[in-house]
Amino acid sequence: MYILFSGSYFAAMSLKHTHVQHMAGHLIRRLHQSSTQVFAARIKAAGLDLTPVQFAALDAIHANPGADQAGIAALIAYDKATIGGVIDRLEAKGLVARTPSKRDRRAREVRLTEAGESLLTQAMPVVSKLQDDILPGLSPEERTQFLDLARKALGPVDTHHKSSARDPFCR
Amino acid sequence: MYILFSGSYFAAMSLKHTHVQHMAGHLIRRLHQSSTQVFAARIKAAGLDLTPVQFAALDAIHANPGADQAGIAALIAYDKATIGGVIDRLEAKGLVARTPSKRDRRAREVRLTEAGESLLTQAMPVVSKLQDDILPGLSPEERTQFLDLARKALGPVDTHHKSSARDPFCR
DNA sequence: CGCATTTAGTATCTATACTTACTATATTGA
DNA sequence: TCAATATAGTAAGTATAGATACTAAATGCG
Repeated sequence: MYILFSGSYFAAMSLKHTHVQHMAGHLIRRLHQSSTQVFAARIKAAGLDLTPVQFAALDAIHANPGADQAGIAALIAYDKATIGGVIDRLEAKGLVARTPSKRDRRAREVRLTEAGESLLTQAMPVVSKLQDDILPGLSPEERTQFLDLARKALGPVDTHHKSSARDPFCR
Repeated sequence: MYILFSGSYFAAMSLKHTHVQHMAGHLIRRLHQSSTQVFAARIKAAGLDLTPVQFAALDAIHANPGADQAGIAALIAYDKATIGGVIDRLEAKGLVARTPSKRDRRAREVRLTEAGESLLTQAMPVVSKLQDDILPGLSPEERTQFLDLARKALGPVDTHHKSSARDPFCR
């Protein structure tokens, strides 16, 4: 990436450190940046065209065919305004189909098309494989530790998974 | 947040968990999301108007007055296209000033205005204080552990950014 | 039943974030 | 020296990401 290989005069003259560089928010932003770049590179290398967010949406829709957009958004923690655009693009690519819900005339039920299922099947092993490359500076033990802490920091929605029968959204 | 307390039919019917929810990239995305939301809320509560990215840029420019945009970008790991827009907005708010460099006629040197220095002074304690609220589910020990792992994953917090393949600064 | 509230989804606006392409300038190396 | 290359910055295009406001439809409550 450009930003990583900058050779500007000031960079070469070694810029002074800032306060933000020690801060949690900044570290997390950089991790996110790195993670999306690894994803983009690996997906492209596999000959696929999919963003991290689109992949997450496909995965969620695959697991819950016929769910409405709000349900998918809640599952993967997207804003409802954002999910609309994401699904618009997936629909434009022919990966998902939306049908009006009979149960709720406001809602649109979302399902993967054949092409969507196929792409998800292709992408899943690629994405599973790249997870370890997202934190390349860490040993496997440290990586596990980091991810456990991340899950704990995020709260119960992500700490219990498909094995659990509990409803994470019950109020 | 909206997305966390959605009460849609499908959410109430307990959506099935997905593969992405276990994945490093997804966890990191959610941490980033949470972190920016905490920042926005606290800054707004303090009566200030500044995004996390704008704050980081102000801090970097404050520490390196007269640096060019590429230098600032390298320091806080922004894309050069992104930093242009960020500094455009800071300039529009009257927080920074750009002057053509005499050393390099391509470059534009960036400095904080009085208003920029003043705003940074006001914002710094607010931002320092909110760092602990970014990872509310963790104990102080766990938070320290998490941040140490994050720093390790990213490589040295330095102007010399992590670059596993090549070293652009050794010339 | 009727009305207030909530919810599903879209539209619009602002702000990252990165890619490709382009101009202008600087640097390098044969 | 001069041609190849690299860099500074901008521009245009795409894709998140969230705030706000709006329509339409569903729900809750008296």
